[in-house]
Amino acid sequence: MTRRLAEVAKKVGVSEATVSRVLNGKPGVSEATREAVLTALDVLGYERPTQLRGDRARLVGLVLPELQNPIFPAFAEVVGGALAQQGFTSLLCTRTVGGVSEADYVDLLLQQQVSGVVFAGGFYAQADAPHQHYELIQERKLPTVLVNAAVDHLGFPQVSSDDYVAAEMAIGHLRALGHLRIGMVLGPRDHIPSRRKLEAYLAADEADPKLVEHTMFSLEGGHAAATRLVNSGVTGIVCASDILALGAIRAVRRAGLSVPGDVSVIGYDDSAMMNCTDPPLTTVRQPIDAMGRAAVDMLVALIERAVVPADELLFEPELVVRASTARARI
Amino acid sequence: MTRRLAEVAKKVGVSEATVSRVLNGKPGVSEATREAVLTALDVLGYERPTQLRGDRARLVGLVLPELQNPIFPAFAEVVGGALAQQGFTSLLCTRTVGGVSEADYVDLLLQQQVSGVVFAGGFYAQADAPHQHYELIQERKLPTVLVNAAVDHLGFPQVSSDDYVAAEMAIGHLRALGHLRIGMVLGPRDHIPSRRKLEAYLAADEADPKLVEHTMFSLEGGHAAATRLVNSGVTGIVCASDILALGAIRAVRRAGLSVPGDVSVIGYDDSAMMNCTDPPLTTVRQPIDAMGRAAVDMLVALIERAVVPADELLFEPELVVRASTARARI
DNA sequence: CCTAATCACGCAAGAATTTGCAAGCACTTG
DNA sequence: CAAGTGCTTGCAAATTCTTGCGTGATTAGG
Repeated sequence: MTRRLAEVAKKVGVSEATVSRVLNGKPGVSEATREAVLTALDVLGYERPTQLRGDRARLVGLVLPELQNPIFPAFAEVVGGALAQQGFTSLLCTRTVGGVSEADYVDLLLQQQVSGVVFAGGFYAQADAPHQHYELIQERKLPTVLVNAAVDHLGFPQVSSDDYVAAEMAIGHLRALGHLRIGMVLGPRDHIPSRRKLEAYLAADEADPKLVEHTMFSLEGGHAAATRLVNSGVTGIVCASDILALGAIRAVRRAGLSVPGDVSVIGYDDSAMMNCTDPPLTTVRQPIDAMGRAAVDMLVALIERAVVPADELLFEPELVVRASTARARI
Repeated sequence: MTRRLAEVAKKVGVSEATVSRVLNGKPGVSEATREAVLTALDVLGYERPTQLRGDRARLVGLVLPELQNPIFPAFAEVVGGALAQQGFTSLLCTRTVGGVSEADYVDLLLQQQVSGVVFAGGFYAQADAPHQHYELIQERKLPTVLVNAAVDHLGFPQVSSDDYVAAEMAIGHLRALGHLRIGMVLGPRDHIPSRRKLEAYLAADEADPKLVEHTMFSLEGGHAAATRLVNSGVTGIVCASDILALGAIRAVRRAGLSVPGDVSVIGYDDSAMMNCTDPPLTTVRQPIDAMGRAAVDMLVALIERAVVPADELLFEPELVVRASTARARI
């Protein structure tokens, strides 16, 4: 009696196979039969199994590492808006210093019976960070989408901007301006997007591994790293975030040089207000709008049990030339 | 016979194992069975343990209007951190265009059985906005703290920065620099903090009601309002947010004038990166760190049933002089 | 009227999910 | 600290769903 398909099948007088095909919109069922099955489905109150259970449904977790870098609030707005349009409510979770960890948030979200989770800039992007909590998610089969490069042994669908191309663009721009000693300020060594950017750097002609600095994603980190680069005599600095770039600009000035007169600086993200900075920052824009939408689309598809390939959707970044880069001094 | 699992299992006709899995939200239980178990739980009068009910809470909602203005993410970090230190987890809720409203979030938070709510920049600050959802909160006696000036018929404790003093400081600074025609760009007319700033303005000697503009809190709003003021020949503009100020700077430049050469501009908030703008923005800092902590302290006190006076805790803002203000041209 | 093409459908293999058993863990009690 | 109680969990069995393939029916063409 609990054989749901069988029950419906009997009621309509068809085989389970046919009911299954109707349920999955498969071809090979006549219109008349389809109707009949659909009606019986309604009559018997059969509901397709779905992730959307109970009243706790329609909640989606959005896990971000911080809010200092304006790219994350911006991303939160895009994702929140897109989710709202699809009838979902987003719960924003941010790691805080000495506070709640990513794993804690995962517990919380599981407990709140969320329908899905979007991670951006999480531990999955760092090779040496703990990853057990992702396994927990997989175990529970909770629909999940990751934003920007993850370590590869996790089987979640991903939406990323193409770090390799982004770095190529930045380096290419500086080379076109005649820069020969180009330095790079990246995030931590185990940070996958930074690794990808590094690859692009090392593939370039002017590459010099000694001109690559790894640091925290903070203004101060950028400052410190850029100071070392300036001392090594670079004339161009490619940074892995806009915040790092602002730190780099400060470092260049602290060294008594000017941006872009003596040293050109390129950021990454194109977060808000980078056109109001001094100088307006040349940067590589992540198409966060498109990415956020794509992530939400994928997530909703997952929630509705559609099959989504667990691979990476790569978005093309865009070079935004403002005034922090200029022709190299000879 | 306190074997809850066994009893429930028997009632539903499943094994203890299955009941256990339902109770822990584990996967591998069909929706129908889950439902049945949950119902039996209710029928037998058992508390649905911790997950969907009860004290599991230690959850606090933080409701913000937007994330575009960096002051809000910054505030979220402060409050989130302070809450984490006290063992609470914060749920960040942001209104999104065409998406979830403040009232929706209140429903959600009530449903999630949060221990308390912190509102910042919400509808309570606008006289003409709907306020019914606050009544709902009061009815449920849910501990709540409001940040920055509210309409006064709501009886919640508040933590605010002193808008009157802030405006006085800004105006005083411009007067000291010799400015005689000072304009003001404020938020909507029904926005209480803006009204308080307006009061301070009207009390000043140079006050001219025709030089007060009301607008949306956006760069574009600031731009439009400031354009009108520049056309009226002001030499100083006091803005009600840093974003408005950036818009104002853009407007001054669009008019072919310079900041601070021809027109001085003062912001409000001192949000992140305002020292990286061109020119670095003179602004009045809200002590968000202290305010956030105070709000959390009050909230925690409320949650622990302490008596907290339902009045307004005023914080003194601080003038941060950078380079967007200068001596007036004679 | 026969042959071929097409389509709907069921059979049954097999994929996936659900469930109970029983071992094991955590905690309490004598 | 052993025994007991109540809950959790790994695993295999049972159940339920999906899908490739073949059958039969219906129709079109010859």
